[in-house]
Amino acid sequence: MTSVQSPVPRDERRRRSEAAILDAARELFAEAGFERTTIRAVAARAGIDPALVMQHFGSKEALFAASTRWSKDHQSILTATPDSFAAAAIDDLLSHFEQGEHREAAVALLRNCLTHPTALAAMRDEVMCERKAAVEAGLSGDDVELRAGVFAACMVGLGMARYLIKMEPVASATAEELHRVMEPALRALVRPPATGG
Amino acid sequence: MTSVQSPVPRDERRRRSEAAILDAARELFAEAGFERTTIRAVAARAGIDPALVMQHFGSKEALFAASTRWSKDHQSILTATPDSFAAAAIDDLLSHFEQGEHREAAVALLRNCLTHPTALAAMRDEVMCERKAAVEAGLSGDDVELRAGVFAACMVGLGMARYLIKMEPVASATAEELHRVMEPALRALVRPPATGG
DNA sequence: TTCTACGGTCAACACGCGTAGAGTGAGATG
DNA sequence: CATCTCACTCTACGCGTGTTGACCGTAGAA
Repeated sequence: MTSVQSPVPRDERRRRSEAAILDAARELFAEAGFERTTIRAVAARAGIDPALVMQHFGSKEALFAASTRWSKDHQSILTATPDSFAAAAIDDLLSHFEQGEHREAAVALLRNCLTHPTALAAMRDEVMCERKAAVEAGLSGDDVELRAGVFAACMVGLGMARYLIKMEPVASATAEELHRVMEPALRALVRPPATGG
Repeated sequence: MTSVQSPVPRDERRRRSEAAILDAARELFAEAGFERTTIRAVAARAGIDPALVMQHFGSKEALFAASTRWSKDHQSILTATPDSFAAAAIDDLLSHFEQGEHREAAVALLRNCLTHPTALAAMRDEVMCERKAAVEAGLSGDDVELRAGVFAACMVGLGMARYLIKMEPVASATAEELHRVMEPALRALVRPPATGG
């Protein structure tokens, strides 16, 4: 009947706090954006004191940098053949946004990439340019780099329309429907333009 | 030699002030986003006092609403045939962003549409859905609404990549190059999917 | 000329923010 | 047990913000 003596060691407590802060920060940065998210709100959601956030991450900027991340796993695109680029890219996008682990961090990056300098640089250099390069490597014909760039731009547009702007019916479409509709368009970018008759 | 008596009537002065404020606000909202733009900075760029901004627009939110606008002129899409949708949509996008008048207002809306509630609603309801409807009206076959939605999403993705994220070579491509590369992809969305062999 | 209306400025308020430093109490260590 | 360590909290500072109301000088009306 006695309340159990706390069996939680110190470093375990610290790890849990950090995880709680990161979870709260990711959610808020993803929902409201960087500027509208306050350290106090993050702390409140994590159930701890605002000063503890500073102690863990040093600054709001550093917390933001630690909260936003786009998984670097785009093997599925790199190993795809030109014929399967389209499907692989769509799956790559969906996998980032429809599983719990990476979801909030990816939404947070996407949400802020137009207004936050760090997020913008990450989006351009670490997400889009990498995807562009992965696609580019498998293309042939004219305008290879531009076609790969437009390819990446369309994917980003799809992600924004679906997960942030939530424009219907793009937001509620199933993965299958998206593949059915989007793949032909992406294939037109992958396929070398017919130069001859 | 006497300094010329001010020939500027009062209402003309007022109109000039308002125009100067709007110009400054559009530039700053477009460059830095809503939260990072201060009334003081707008006033400084317009060469007037911060309080005058309030007197003219009442609040920062109202100034923002008056500064961001996406021209409603999408006649070129409405009057296009399914065959010319793609070209018309690209021209529609380029015309918004490459002429002085609408440019800043459109960039301001696009820049903030992921982080500002009003801008998000405007983007979804007044820009994307209208374009989607315009395209949708000319489509046939299955998934009409979704295809039109994805069409709009790709256009927005192109705009963001080109004018905000500035990913190369999309950002520096000529209009001609964009047409050459992008049109086939959009055509694949417009063309009814081949259901039979 | 005299009075009024109004475009424009000045100084300041109240608030919320990121951040810092001292303090506290429970777990680790001997 | 005594002592130290450290995760955590409390309180507060300084600053920049949106916003306000009193004030000023001049263009227009009488």
